[in-house]
Amino acid sequence: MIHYTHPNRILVALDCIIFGFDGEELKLLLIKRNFDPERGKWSLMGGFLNEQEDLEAAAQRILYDLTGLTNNYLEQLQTFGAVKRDPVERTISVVYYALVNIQEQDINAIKAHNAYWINLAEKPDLIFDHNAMVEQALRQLRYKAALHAIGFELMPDKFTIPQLQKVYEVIYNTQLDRRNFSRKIMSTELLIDTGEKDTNSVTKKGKLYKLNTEKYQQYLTDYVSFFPELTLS
Amino acid sequence: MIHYTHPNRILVALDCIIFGFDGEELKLLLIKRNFDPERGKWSLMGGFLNEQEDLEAAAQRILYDLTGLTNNYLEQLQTFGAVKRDPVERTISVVYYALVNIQEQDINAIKAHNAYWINLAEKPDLIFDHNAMVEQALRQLRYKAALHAIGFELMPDKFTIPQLQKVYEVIYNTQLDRRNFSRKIMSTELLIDTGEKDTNSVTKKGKLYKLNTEKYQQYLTDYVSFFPELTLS
DNA sequence: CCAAAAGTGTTCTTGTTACACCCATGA
DNA sequence: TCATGGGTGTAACAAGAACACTTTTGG
Repeated sequence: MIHYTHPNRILVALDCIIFGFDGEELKLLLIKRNFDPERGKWSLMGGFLNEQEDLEAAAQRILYDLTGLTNNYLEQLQTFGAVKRDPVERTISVVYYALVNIQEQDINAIKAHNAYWINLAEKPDLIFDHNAMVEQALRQLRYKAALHAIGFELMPDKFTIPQLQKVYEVIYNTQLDRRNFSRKIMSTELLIDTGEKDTNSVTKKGKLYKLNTEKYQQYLTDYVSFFPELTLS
Repeated sequence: MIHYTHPNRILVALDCIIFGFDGEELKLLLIKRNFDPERGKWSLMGGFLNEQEDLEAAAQRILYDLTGLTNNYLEQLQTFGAVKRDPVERTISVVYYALVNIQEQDINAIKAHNAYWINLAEKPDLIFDHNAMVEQALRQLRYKAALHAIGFELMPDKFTIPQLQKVYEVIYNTQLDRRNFSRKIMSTELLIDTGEKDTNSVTKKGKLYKLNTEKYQQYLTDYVSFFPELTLS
């Protein structure tokens, strides 16, 4: 096999920022490390890129190993490559962020990795440059969610409009007007009425909707100013 | 020195998509390769990441080597990591895109690298996955320019409003209303009247403005819906 | 004095915001 | 029957789009 003469082959890691929503708070899936380095500290889920593995596939593998989930929203964020970012050895890290439906995760896989869902507001200090990674992922999530309909990725299969509203309120740390929100969402024709009602609610049971996946595909590629009322940081 | 036990160290390259504007067209700075592999074909400017070099610094080095420019708008786009993307050896490539002021480049440095400014509309076929890189960079440029005031990065130090309008028209491949454009730009208070006039113009000479760099810093971080009239792909 | 490009003002339309009332549910 | 949260409508307002006229310049 032919090789480039350039000598510097470098360790390539991947780290995943995994966002979830439990109906109340925006959460991060974090690892309480029971392995070296930095045993006992908190970190993102990560791994190394294998020789015969596409980058995207590696991110998917890491996400699957931890959550048992495939078919999530998974997007490359940025590559972090400061020389000293990993004190063990020079390593660059390609960072992905994922939006997952907490309901569908594999509890055992998560336990096996010593991982926990932590409220974003209560995020502990993370190792290396993982804090900066999370910060940037949140910025990107806010960016994306303002232009595309990705809030749905955090919802269960069937959900009410108030639940969806809560997602957006948590992402932007703000309050939205119930009536305007509802009208805007309905005007997109992204929701299909399932005819069912939310049985968990204590008071009036809201209508359960499901996503119009066909329309949704358009909205993912099309640019849509989803919430002009929101200001991005 | 301690090392991770993971065996797979990989070659890390960087590629730069360099956008410029000559007053008429959006252009790309491309290399007609007089070296292997793929000698004689067109490619982006690239290089390898050195052992003791931050990723961002490497991108800046590569841009400087080619254009003699520092202090440009330079942003990481995405990392491309398909196993077979480089036929010589498994290499992942961290891609940056830059917006440069064509007037200020170092002609000799560009000649030495056998590089040429090519109209985006006339882009030749590029090697490896460089076509996909350019495609994505253009998408990102459109994205960014709709939300932030980065059109200025492509302008010379002094410019007229119609010239600036042309930049946006070229980026989005569309026509804008002169009157609405002007009003919108002026309302941002991003421009300072230099008192001078454009002497190059054949007919009525437009006012030359310069950028209010202080205001501009705010607009770079703040979210501003710059051109709702434009639709992003 | 005419063609070509630059500069400015006004109306119309659309989308966003703010706000009020009614309905369903369980305690 | 009352407190809580869900569903729908309407009026006021701001922002964007469409459009017309005047000015400067060189030939």
